[in-house]
Amino acid sequence: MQASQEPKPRWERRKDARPQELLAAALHHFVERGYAATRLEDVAKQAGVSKGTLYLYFANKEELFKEVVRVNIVATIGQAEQDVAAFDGPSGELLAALLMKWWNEICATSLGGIAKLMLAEGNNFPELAQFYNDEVVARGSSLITRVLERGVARGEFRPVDPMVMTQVLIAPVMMLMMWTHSYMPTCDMTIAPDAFMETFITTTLRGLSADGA
Amino acid sequence: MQASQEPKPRWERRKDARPQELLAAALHHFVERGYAATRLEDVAKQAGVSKGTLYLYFANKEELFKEVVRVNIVATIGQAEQDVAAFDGPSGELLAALLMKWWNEICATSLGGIAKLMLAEGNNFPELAQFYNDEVVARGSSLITRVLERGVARGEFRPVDPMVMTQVLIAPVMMLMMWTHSYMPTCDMTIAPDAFMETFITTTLRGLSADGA
Amino acid sequence: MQASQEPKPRWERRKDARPQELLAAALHHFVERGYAATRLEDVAKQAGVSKGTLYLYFANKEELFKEVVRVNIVATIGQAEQDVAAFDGPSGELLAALLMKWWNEICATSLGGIAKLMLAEGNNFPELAQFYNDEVVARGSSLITRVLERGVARGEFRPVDPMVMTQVLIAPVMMLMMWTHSYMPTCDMTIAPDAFMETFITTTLRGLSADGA
Amino acid sequence: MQASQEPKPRWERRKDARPQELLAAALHHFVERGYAATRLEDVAKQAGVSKGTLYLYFANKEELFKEVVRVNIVATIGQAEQDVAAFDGPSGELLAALLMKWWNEICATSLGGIAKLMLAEGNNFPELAQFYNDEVVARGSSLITRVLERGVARGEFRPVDPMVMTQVLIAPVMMLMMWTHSYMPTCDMTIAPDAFMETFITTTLRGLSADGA
DNA sequence: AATGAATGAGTGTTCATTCAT
DNA sequence: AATGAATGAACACTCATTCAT
Repeated sequence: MQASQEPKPRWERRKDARPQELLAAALHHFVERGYAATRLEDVAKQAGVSKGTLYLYFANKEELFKEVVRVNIVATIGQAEQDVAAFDGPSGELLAALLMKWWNEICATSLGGIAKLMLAEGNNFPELAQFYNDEVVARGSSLITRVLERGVARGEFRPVDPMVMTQVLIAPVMMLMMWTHSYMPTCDMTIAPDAFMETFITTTLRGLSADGA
Repeated sequence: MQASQEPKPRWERRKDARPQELLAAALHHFVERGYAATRLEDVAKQAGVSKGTLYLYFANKEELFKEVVRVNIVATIGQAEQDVAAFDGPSGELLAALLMKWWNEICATSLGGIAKLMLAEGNNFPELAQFYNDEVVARGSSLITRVLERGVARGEFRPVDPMVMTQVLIAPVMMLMMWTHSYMPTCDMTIAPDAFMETFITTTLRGLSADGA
Repeated sequence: MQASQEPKPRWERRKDARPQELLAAALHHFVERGYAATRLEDVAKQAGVSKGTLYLYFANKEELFKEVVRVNIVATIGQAEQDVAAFDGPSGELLAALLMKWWNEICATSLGGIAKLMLAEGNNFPELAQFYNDEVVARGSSLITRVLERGVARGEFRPVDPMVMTQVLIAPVMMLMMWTHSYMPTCDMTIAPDAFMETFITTTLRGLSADGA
Repeated sequence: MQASQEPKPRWERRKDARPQELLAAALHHFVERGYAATRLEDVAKQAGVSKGTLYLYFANKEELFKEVVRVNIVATIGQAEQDVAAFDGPSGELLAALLMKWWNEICATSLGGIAKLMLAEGNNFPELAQFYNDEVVARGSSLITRVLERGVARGEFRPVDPMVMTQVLIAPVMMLMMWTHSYMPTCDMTIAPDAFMETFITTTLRGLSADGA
């Protein structure tokens, strides 16, 4: 990782880059090994620093994890919330964009591993589960729900129960993500996520449309 | 939990019951907390024996887990294989029965937690993952695949790619199981598994049928 | 400590003796080094066991310390309480016996180091301080106070304020203990504790006696 | 805290004040938490500088502590030595003044916490103990001893053993200090230090005086 | 002179596994 | 067959000290 002709100092001063590097390393290990099994020493090592350094930036493992979530996922949700608020076109387009954004920016990237991890280990770390639920699940769900309500209100969508429909929309994407991010039991299973998403969204929008087309 | 077919004298029961009690306790904890976080001491305690006794029956944690899988899941698959081999009626009926059995006997019971666990922690325990893949995933998948091939061969099903169709059949059930067995982020989500399964199977069989009915 | 001609087993089963040995070792180290500076590994090593074994008997460092206090000091106080309740003679004798017992069984032994330790580190470990205050200081003080009240009530002692007098009685013994148990600043200071105690008690009893003799 | 005698231009003050500020902060923390538990980072923060800066002025924790002792305690002793040497009046007056100075300037101030700390942690830091013994205990004791010898030589005091009497004089003051500076087990104990000192000194001088008055 | 980022040895605690009884 | 005492490697977190800037 370091090509070092010139003798290396005991450490490099890179104050500004450190947190990002640590967060990236942490994300990598959390996704790779899960929360409990991630060793902070490994995170530090991958970021090129010592264990102690990590604690200069994050109070403890839990805070490190929360920050990973905040920086990567919560930020994306916040941005999506603004996009939704600012959007002016048809609700179907908005919903499709929202789901694709979710897939592309979170589920399809290594961030999907975070969601998997919460599903898997949430029970063992209730405080983390609470945090994730409040900051990610609740906000994300309600964002979709609001879009559905908007569509119904504007007469673009059939009059569906927005809460239930939200679940129906979330489920397939979550499963696709699980397939993608897990020790793939059926390793041969060559799922094509893009095709999946495209089919899913097309079908859903047709099913939702007010004119039943 | 399992009533042995042949009745035994009361005084002999206890001895033979030990492994089962341990396996039941192990299943409970594995499902509740995950593989890594399960403490063998807790398993032993719940089975009413000492930690050391556990090692009289199982070489180590990994073997204990494998045995849990073997006794509960693999056995069910083996039985299903025989059922399939013995079955003489229409393939649609067979497929429906197979999927419902999978759901009812595995996914809907605490055994579903094992599948979730493998998805979640498989990466950290490659040997376990390998075992699970060979004994459960591969055998289970191929069983479905064979039924599909049978249906196609007998002209009951459309000519689909059996491997791909197998995935398509597995995915929804897996997801339904994930919903059921996880720290449910959206706790309010009141999914009705039976309705889900019924709809899923009906739809699928219609989609598969050769006469397009 | 172990003369071992015969090959030693990896460990010796000595269930019943273990806790005492550990408590003795713990007392030794706590007195020698203080609470914070005592390493549990050293305690275990001195007791001839591994670090993990210590945790079979005591939940953590704090509980280990509390148990040291309970077994050694609290027990002595309880016994003294019974002695006081059972005593039938003159209050002066009772008071003298009580103070000498305190000195001989606690202050003059290594247990005195515990009192020193609490004085020194109590601020840093509030929970420990609370415990020590409740179990030792409060009970010990009130025991002396009760004896004073008894003497006053029976007309044997001058009418003194029992609470204040309790402090006056405690102070010199505590200081003597501090001298004895500390890095003796004035190493040359050859204090003779027995003479000190004798003079102290004689003087105090004369000062307390109702007839002013 | 210490006003340097010679007034300095404002802009130069700051620079010279650094060490004093650090020493003041160090004193505060050492007294509050003890030697081992004092974190240099906290000391630096309270002095308004960074951890690194502390090391510009003091080689390490130990030297910092020594300097605290030197500046505050040793200096006071040196001054007392000069006072004693210069004093021309009756020895009883001198002794009383010396003890009151000790009480007022050291024991009654936060410096008393240093003495407590040495008593408590001296064993764990032998080099510090040695230093404290040489610089403080030995010099302080011998100062009192010399005054006693002076009194005896001038026929003002009874012919007492000066070394022993020194201990007798030191003990009550030390204990009073311990009461004052410790996690006070008997919190209700309302000792009045001034009354204590006054009684103690009066009594002692009467007991020392050659004419037995 | 001052900074503060970086280090790494050290400690309390947990838990799968062993083995004498 | 059963026990449960004992082990020791492993990991989160702390803090005195260093040093490039």
